[in-house]
Amino acid sequence: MPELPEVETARRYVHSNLLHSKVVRVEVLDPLMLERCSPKDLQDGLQGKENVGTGRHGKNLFVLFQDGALHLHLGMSGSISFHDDMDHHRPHERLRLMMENGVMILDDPRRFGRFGWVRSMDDLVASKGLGPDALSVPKEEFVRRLEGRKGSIKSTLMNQRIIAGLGNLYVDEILFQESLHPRTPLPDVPHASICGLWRSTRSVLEASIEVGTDFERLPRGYLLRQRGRGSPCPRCGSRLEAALVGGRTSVFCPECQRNCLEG
DNA sequence: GAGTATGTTATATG
DNA sequence: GCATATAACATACT
Repeated sequence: MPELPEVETARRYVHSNLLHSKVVRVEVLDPLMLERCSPKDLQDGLQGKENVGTGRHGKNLFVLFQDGALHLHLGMSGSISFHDDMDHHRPHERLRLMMENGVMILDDPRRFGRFGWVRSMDDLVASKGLGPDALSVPKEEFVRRLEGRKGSIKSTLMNQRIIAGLGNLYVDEILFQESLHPRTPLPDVPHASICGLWRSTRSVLEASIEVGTDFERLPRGYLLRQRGRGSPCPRCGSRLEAALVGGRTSVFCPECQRNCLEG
């Protein structure tokens, strides 16, 4: 469930359910997913504390308290749900926050997700060396952080230390919107296209958040509605192709995104 | 069994 | 430091 729009959707969901509610009890069901903290650290930070808000940076979600925050990363398959019935359970629950008004569950079949107690959002962002959040980064900074790079546009946009929040699916969408082949080296991307990438990054992320990350409800012309090799390109009808770029499967239109010199 | 999967990190190589 | 490739992590599904 987890690139920036999914995490932002989860944040809003957590915010509406947890705000001003107190933590009654914490159950760490999978200590392997704890990051740089013991179950006791987490319990001490959370027990009896009132939630004062939520935050997000890239794909990282934060549930805020007076003197620290619960940091959550959903990995590849993490999801969060809230239930009025404290006895509700999920098939792969890894963390349970028993609140006054119900229970928040982190469910994650693949266990690539992580959670822990941090002093602040800034601490976590600094310790991971994350770049600016993809949704709030100003155009000038976005451009500045890309220029001078030599790698492929796809690998660069997926690098969380350069820009935080974009993953495999949304980068494919953004590159499709800008008609750029995922393998295009940064030096071959015109300045105007870099500015276009910033605009598309915003519009794609915002569009997905707006439809609650339900790809079928995205506007026409979005690759994510039918992302699969062989599907028709929403713009020209050609069969979409897949290629490995930066170790990840990339879906693109061979007609609309043919600007890469090496093909 | 093989191949794939929305992510991150360590390691090796140039 | 930069860039690339690979494996590893742990699990589900086709």
